[in-house]
Amino acid sequence: MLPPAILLMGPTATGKTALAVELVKRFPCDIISVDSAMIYRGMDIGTAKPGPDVLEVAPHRLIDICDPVENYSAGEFRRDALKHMQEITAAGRIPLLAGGTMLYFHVLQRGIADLPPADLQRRRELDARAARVGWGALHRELAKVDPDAAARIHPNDPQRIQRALEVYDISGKSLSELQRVGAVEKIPYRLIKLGLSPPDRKLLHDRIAARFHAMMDAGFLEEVRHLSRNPALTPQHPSMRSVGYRQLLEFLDHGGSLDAAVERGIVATRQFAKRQLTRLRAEADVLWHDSDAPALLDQVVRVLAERL
RNA sequence: GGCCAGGUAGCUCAGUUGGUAGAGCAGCGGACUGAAAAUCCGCGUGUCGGUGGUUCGAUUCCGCCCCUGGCCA
Repeated sequence: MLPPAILLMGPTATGKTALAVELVKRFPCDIISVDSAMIYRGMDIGTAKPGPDVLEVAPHRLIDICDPVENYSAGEFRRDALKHMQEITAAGRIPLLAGGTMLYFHVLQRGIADLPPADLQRRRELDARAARVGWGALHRELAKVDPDAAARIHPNDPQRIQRALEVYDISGKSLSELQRVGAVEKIPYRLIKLGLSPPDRKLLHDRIAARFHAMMDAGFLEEVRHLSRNPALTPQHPSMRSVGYRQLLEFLDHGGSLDAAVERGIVATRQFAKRQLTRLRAEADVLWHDSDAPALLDQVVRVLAERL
């Protein structure tokens, strides 16, 4: 019998963290964060990271593990998460993976091919070439070395064209070929998948706006200003492309109206939540819960008690 | 009160020399393998402010009315 693990998934601003903290008080669980922005130290307010008081009672693994100038990846997440899951299970406890980075949940469950890691030097070269000849030309180039990848990557999608060419340059093998080899890798756990879903979109949008304003009141702009003082950190770093951080950094670098920047941040958060929901709907075997049900905690406790 | 400029999609606007209209943004749906809070793809019927008139036909031309902004009183 495989050991259990709980996956707690949901779009931003639906109370995942609060629920996880309550569950830790009631079950022998340890939390692993599944969040590509909370991994960064110093990015606290804008990521809605739990504070020290909360972390005291409900420690989160995989937060504050990177400096904002560093890059992290889905592959590293899978490796790190599995390691922590093993530790937790070995201690006789249950891993509770909570967060909103759906790609991380995806690769955790289905595995990920053994691909070469990102090569920043090579990416700079590809960017420079794209600036000269255009991504369309690089897409045609990709079609010669990896027709399958070229067929499924849109000519307007620079990030994926770049990645596919990078993999080919480094390994001499096509991305498609490497992905075929490293196919599905089963995860050695019995997964209990909880999905939090807002009852209607309007409510989610209202909550997103309210939370963004609360972040501003809590000093979000100061947090970004402080980060921006590091000359090594640029708007191109993945950390600074996060929702909210990107828009406030634009305001600090290029001026304009702060209200407008906040509004753009709220819009970006809504769009992010929509993408999360799209991925979540595609997940199989999810035990859905209304994120605003008054008895949400009781419901979830009951469901878990039956299955653990 | 007078003059001028406007009132077209949720917002900002374009347009129709008269044949009932389309962009950007927003929104919605989707894709997704080391940047994923990323990167992309798809989706456009709305009393064209109201009402009379001219016309085969008016959102378009004309009259009146309403609303908004500016200038003059």
